[in-house]
Amino acid sequence: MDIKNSLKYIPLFKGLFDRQIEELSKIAMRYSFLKGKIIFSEGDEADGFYVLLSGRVKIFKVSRDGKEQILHIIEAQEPFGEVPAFAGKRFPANAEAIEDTIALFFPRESIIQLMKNDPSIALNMLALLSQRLRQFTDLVEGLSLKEVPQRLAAYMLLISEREKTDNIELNINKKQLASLLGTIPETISRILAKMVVKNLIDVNGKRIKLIDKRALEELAYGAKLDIQ
Amino acid sequence: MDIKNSLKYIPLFKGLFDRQIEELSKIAMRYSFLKGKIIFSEGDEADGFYVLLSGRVKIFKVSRDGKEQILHIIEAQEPFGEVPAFAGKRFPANAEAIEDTIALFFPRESIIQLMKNDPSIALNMLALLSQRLRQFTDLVEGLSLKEVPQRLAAYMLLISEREKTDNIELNINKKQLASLLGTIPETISRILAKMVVKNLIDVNGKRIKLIDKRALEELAYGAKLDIQ
DNA sequence: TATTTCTTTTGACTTAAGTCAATGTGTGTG
DNA sequence: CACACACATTGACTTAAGTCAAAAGAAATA
Repeated sequence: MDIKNSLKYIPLFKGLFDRQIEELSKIAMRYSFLKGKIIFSEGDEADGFYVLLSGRVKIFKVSRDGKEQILHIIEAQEPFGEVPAFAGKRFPANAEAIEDTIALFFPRESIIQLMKNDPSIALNMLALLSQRLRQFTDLVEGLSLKEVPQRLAAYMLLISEREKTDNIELNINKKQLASLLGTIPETISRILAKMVVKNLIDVNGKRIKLIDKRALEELAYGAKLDIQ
Repeated sequence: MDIKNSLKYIPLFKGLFDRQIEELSKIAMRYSFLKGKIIFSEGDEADGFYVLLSGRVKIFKVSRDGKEQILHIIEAQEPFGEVPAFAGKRFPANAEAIEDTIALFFPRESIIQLMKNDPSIALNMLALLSQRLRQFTDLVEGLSLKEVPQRLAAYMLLISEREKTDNIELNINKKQLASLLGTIPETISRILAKMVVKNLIDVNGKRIKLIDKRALEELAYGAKLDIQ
């Protein structure tokens, strides 16, 4: 259980001295969550935040009739649930492990104390929250100003860029993908089918080959899928 | 031109010593923007952020065909344009003065230096960014999981709470309100008319009297406007 | 391998809200 | 005061995407 070693390579803790990492490793609490486990719910009181060591976590909102909107999918090394550590005191959304997950929990007070002694972690956290704000900006833009085909094209291009390949593999199922893009699985199916017909992509189960990236970029930027 | 005195009461700078306020007042640059003036555009490089002294500023995204989504309306004392100061280096959205406006500009480097000396401003900024994340969470929820009548009800209740009166006054026009709620003015008109018919509200130009708050809350929470 | 269960796809239909156009209501300027 | 311009409302129509239901595939369990 070498917490210290895991901490060393977490971007949030970049620039800290070994001494501080040592200290952090002492206050961190290690939790395991099985796939499907709710980690926290909207409205829960929080007295700290998490850093994901392994697995994946979705942060999401639910409507009264059960529809889900994913705000963020947290990958290893990223912190999550940090909002109430700095403002308000309750989580603004829900978190669920979508894979078997291990996470560290840091109590609010310890981190703030650490920030008071060494501002580098505060600056790292500011960078992280700013990054999140930027992502939200794109999410809002997508939901409000773009249609589903445009959001889907943007998503595929994002994955393609991140994985540095035109042969992407969806690491989430269609239900989650739909929830991430603010739509429903049926709509995703229909649009992918249409994109195949138009020779923009080729689909093979969870693998999608981006054929006409030029057209996909046009689409992601705001062109219509249907003109022809 | 007493910048020092204005700085003293800005929440972001709470907890600073007079000496530091003094210093800040020296590095701040004062700008005036007439109503309608673009302050910055998405993609512009930024080397600092603003604090609004007077007037109001809208932060917004625009789609290729010109539709606008307001992300935030900045009121006096609030900072804005702070994302690129901490991550990335370009503004993720546009800012426009919607009233004659005075703002201070703080260069990135000076603020970071200040944070390194005194973490309290970093903690204030963390609180602020967290607050913004929380607001985005609600915006995304509204756009994705709620229908326009529900968003509108929530908005009216928010104003009513903020102003502590059931007799609210819209301080933005319908076009901006629509853009804030992710819809268009026509839809706002129609829904307000429907709410009047159902005796939820009473409209008188820019003044709206909330008659049936119970029903509005139900609606804001997710009930349907049309069941009857 | 069979069987159950979950996921995805397809089709027919509905609906909220957008578009476009015309009309009405204010508001500010010369 | 009148004119012009911006803002707001209303009506008729269109449309993207949601709902519901059924079938087909894939994956997990026995």
